[in-house]
Amino acid sequence: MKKDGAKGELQKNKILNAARELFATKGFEATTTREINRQTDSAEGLLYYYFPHGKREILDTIIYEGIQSRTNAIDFKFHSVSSVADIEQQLLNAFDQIWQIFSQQENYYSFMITIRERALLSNKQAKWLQDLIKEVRQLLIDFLTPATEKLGLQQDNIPQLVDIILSLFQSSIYDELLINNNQELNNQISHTVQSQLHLIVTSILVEK
Amino acid sequence: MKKDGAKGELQKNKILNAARELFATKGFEATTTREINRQTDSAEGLLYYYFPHGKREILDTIIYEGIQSRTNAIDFKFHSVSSVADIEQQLLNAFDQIWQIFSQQENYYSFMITIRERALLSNKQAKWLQDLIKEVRQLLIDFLTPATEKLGLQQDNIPQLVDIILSLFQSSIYDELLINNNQELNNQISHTVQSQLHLIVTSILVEK
DNA sequence: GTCTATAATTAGATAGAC
DNA sequence: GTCTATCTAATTATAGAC
Repeated sequence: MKKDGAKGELQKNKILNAARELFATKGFEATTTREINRQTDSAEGLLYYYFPHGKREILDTIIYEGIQSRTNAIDFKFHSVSSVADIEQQLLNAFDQIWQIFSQQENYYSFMITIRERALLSNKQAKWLQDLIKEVRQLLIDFLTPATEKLGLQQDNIPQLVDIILSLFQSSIYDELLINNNQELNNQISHTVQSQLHLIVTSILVEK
Repeated sequence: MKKDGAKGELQKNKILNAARELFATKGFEATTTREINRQTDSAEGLLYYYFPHGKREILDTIIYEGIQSRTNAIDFKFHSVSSVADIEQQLLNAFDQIWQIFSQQENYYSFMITIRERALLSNKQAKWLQDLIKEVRQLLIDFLTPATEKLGLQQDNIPQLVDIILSLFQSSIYDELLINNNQELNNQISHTVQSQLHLIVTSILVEK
């Protein structure tokens, strides 16, 4: 009868947490199992008790749990649209939620690992990553589509508008995390995206 | 009198080319010097004749040459603006140039390495990366600024518009290279960016 | 400039006591 | 479930012949 004892789960998480930080900051290959053991104050053999397949199994677990965590955190709670200003506000809230997700250290780490070790991912793992982005995209499309008539926009243009908005979101985060290597998301950037979104929404959407 | 003999340069480039491909596809740490030697059909010791400081020196050279190459390739040749349609066309040409740069395998490899091994970069190397993006941004600002009056746009809004346009460019490339892990840039994506740019430019800019 | 051979170190992983 | 001790293989790097 396999039951996750509290003690075992604790140690397993200690290993995962240490590995997540090390993989994110130094990279998967550059991190040694010895370093993980040192950081968890545990002996050489113990790691293989919890992860019989070694380092790669730890990576896989981090990738999986990271996607799970980020997916579960997405919960936009859109309500039906009234005005252009209302649309803008709801899109801002959505961006804020994404921003909050990446501001959490565990999510930040697992995202960085997923991108950085992208070449190591199995097809299945890569699909998780792509599906998460697709899901966000679809949620935004479903949110905007009912309002098409009011907004002087062709139904066909909605995906296009959504892609533009997503580009703003993505670029701001990628720039900050991948190019500037900042672990802490800067509020200034969030404001920049807000004003970009304002310009886009008020220019493209026209209340009728 | 140190003079780069043709033979020496050849071998040095063979090493750099092999390492560039391996670092980009497997990662820096995961690539062994043995593998580089095998791929260049040369013996164990030779690598250290050309790169006395070993693997890290090879990485630094690739990073440096990559930034140089991508920087030199940026040459937008904007001419002064007449109409909104003209602006759109010139921006499209700029995007096309960026697209072409990333379509070249060497540039693609060095870019992937630079992003993937971002955490290993020195401050100086990181600054090169940031400055390249800033330079592109500034070129676009300088291109659009003279046309401000004609376009019903505040001078202050130009950087904002440029950032939006750059987000479209960046996202399309990052998505393709980092998320989807495609080595070949897909023309479909280029068309998507074109139509996004069209929507943005025609919505935000108004001829007077 | 290029080679062979090898030193020195460190990596991931395992065996087996407690 | 956690520990110590250690194996095996691979890694970077060097010495020195040609």
